[in-house]
Amino acid sequence: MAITGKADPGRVIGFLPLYRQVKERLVRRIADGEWQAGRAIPSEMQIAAELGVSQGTVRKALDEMTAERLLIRRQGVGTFVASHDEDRILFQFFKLGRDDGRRVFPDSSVLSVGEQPSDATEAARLGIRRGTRVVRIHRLRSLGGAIAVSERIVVPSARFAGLAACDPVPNNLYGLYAERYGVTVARASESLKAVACPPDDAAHLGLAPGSPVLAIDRLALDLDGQKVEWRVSLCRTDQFHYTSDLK
Amino acid sequence: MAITGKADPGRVIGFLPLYRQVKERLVRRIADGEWQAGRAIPSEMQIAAELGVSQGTVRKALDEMTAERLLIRRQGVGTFVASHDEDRILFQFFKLGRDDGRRVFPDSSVLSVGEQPSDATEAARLGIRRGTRVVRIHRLRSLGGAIAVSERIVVPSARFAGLAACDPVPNNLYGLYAERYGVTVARASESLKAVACPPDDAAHLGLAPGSPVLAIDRLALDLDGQKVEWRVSLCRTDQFHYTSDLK
DNA sequence: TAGTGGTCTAGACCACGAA
DNA sequence: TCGTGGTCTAGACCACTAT
Repeated sequence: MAITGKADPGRVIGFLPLYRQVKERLVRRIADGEWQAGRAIPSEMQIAAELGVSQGTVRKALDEMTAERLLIRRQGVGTFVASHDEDRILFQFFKLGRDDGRRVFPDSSVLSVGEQPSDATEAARLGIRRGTRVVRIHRLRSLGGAIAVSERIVVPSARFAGLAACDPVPNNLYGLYAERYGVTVARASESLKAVACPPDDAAHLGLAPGSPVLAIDRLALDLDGQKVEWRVSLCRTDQFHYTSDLK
Repeated sequence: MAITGKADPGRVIGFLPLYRQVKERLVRRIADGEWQAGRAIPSEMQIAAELGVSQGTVRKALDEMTAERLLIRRQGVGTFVASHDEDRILFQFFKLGRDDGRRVFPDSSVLSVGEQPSDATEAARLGIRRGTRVVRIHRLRSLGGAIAVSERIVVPSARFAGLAACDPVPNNLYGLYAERYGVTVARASESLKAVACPPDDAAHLGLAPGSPVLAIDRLALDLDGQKVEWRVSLCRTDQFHYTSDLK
């Protein structure tokens, strides 16, 4: 047993409850690719025996990881590492929907892909040095056949070798990041503004230049909180809307 | 003891785990005003003894209620009913912030308050019959001195008797709903669009008519999921932005 | 039927805050 | 010092799924 069992009274600084120590170890197994997306992890009893803690302690760690959508539990079957399948993307990472309420997965058509040195803005957003190479993707996304979004994506080349040469670039990028590069997008932070649509995007979206569009600026983070991807999406909101639940 | 102890095997339909039954009872005590906002509730042991269940079962109910922000736990002190103080509003219900990152509580200046029969749109959004009387409030909100939002609020008069005569209308409306009317806003659903600003709102916001503004359409629900309030906020986003965390 | 996660209990000890 | 919530354990039984 490598984890200190009961909290030793001498340690005051850096104390972590046992179940948090267990959780950190298990998260690391996902981050390191030891446990892969979509696969079952060992049973609670097996993990408890391996780490020398009680089942209840393992359960509390798994409960938190489930709440953070890192795991999916299926009664009678087992516990699985969450994958970026379309359902998860749709409910966790794609907030734009049709006004008629139908939720559909967006289609994509790629306009350009390339690898270049990062400019100052990209470097600042991604926390890298200016000039560090990045992959840039520009694509249109449609909902139910109607073009809705003009989207520009930037990722550091270092973590995504060969992405620029990928043909075709898949629709579900987060799934690709996980499967091909072992990078798990765990959460993202979005900043929204209403802006006047620039002429070239307006042409792609079928709008008059200057029309109001919703600009979504998103920074995606991995399991360690490292910045993985920056994307800016310009969205038509005449037939679509962005949903945000406050709770 | 009124709660059925162990799950009786005969019941298949409508089965609820014991801790969920406990939770429903405790939520009801808040909804009924038996436990008031900001006040301490009995200790876990007291609740467990009263309901004839173990402390662990009560704890699981309280854990869920804490996760839903209905309760606030303070180690060594007790468990308290969450109140709509400025901190909670700021983090849970107010997503607009300054671009410089400073988070401040918005000021309000009321333009008009009145009670009238509801129109078709209001009735549909609030789930009431058209013509049922509602209170309408129109106010401007500013962040750090700069006017940022033109906001129109509609609530059914039935649940908020005398609200239209309230002078002044307080800045923190959800706090008023709770204290004066016993109505707890538990969660809200927002729908966002970028729109061209109408002339009268543009004048209030200091914008040219037709400028892009963020339109936030919010429906607020109480503890029972009943529709409490509908509000539409038109927001300048030249110096401000709406934050949405996906996780 | 076997194995998984889900629920419930009981009791121990710890950390924290107030008096 | 006392009472609170926080952590950890151990064991029992239930519900669900696959075989």
